[in-house]
Amino acid sequence: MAEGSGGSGHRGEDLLFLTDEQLRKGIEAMFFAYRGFTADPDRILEKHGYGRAHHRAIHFINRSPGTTVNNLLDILGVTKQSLNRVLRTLIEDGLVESRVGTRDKRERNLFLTESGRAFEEELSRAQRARMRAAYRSAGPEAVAGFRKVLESMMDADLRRHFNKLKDSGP
Amino acid sequence: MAEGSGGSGHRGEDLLFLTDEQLRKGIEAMFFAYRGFTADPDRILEKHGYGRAHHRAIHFINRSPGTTVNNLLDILGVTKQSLNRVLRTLIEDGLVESRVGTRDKRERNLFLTESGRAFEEELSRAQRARMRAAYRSAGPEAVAGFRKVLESMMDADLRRHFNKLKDSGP
DNA sequence: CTTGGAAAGTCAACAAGACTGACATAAAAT
DNA sequence: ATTTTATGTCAGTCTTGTTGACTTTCCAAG
Repeated sequence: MAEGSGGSGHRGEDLLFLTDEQLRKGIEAMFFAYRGFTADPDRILEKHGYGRAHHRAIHFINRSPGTTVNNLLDILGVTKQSLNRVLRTLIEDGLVESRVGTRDKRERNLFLTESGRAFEEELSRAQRARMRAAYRSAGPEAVAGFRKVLESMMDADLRRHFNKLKDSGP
Repeated sequence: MAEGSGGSGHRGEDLLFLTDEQLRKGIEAMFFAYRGFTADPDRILEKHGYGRAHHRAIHFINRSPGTTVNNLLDILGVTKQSLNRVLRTLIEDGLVESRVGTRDKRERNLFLTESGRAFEEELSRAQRARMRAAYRSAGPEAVAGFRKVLESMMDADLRRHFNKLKDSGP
């Protein structure tokens, strides 16, 4: 099913997966899948007058409540001016709260407000629904492989951030 | 390795893969991996004064030589004004050739020139190298799962385009 | 305690790349 | 002859990114 040649099982001929054709198809799969991945949140964001940048900020603040601006800059990989514009509107609109740091008062700790959490949940629900459908139709073993390849594709510093988030749940 | 719990094999407890936590991690994996996915071409493009939009056009023209503007619009999901701006610079710079259609003279058939193909190869080589490394370290079975999940994640119309490209070899 | 530098925020200007809307041309279809 | 389709173009807007310059706050080292 996965590939055109040969049978379905086995693991023998490793190199068949590394032809330029195979790699190009993987590249295109990433491109088209990412479009699907962002489609649902994009629609919701537009209704509220926000963009993807707002979604990203909301997502990672929700994941790491109390995170600092600097940490967020690292994760998102944008300039502070760019992030600040997004953050300012979210704070003005009452979705994000910025508290002066307790240990270091230069830092700002970021939290979602009640309505921020509600909005995050709305966005996340849509995105999770698509992810769940994809996971379900592909099956658990495919999911493990999916995660494995994605992780290998990350830059080292991004993988660090990813792994820090990974097991941060209570 | 793939998940925190239990062993590596088996396929028993399907529903464990569908917790919100698992889904959120999949979402973050997509986000971080996509950044890695585009990082190398982005660097090359910048040196030449181009952007991702140029890469996308070049990629799909290379994949389907002689494709029409309308088909490209469908695949890329942008407006003709947006695509036209990109296409115009590529034609001016001699990377893309636009020939009047033979059957239907309203259409334009798009091709990469010699230098267009060279540039495509440079971009593709970098992106394939990362893909190859990821595939290699994840293993063939993971690759099959990766592709399966990505395909399920696409919108139906994008999947149609994806599959049309899939087996378009000469 | 003073000072150096880090963290954060702000202002201004700019560019890429998306969008809408309006309009032009050529050619196919009716 | 008229309409529709495919393409191209002009003008203006929006989001999201960029640089560069500057300020305020405040920890920490001299």
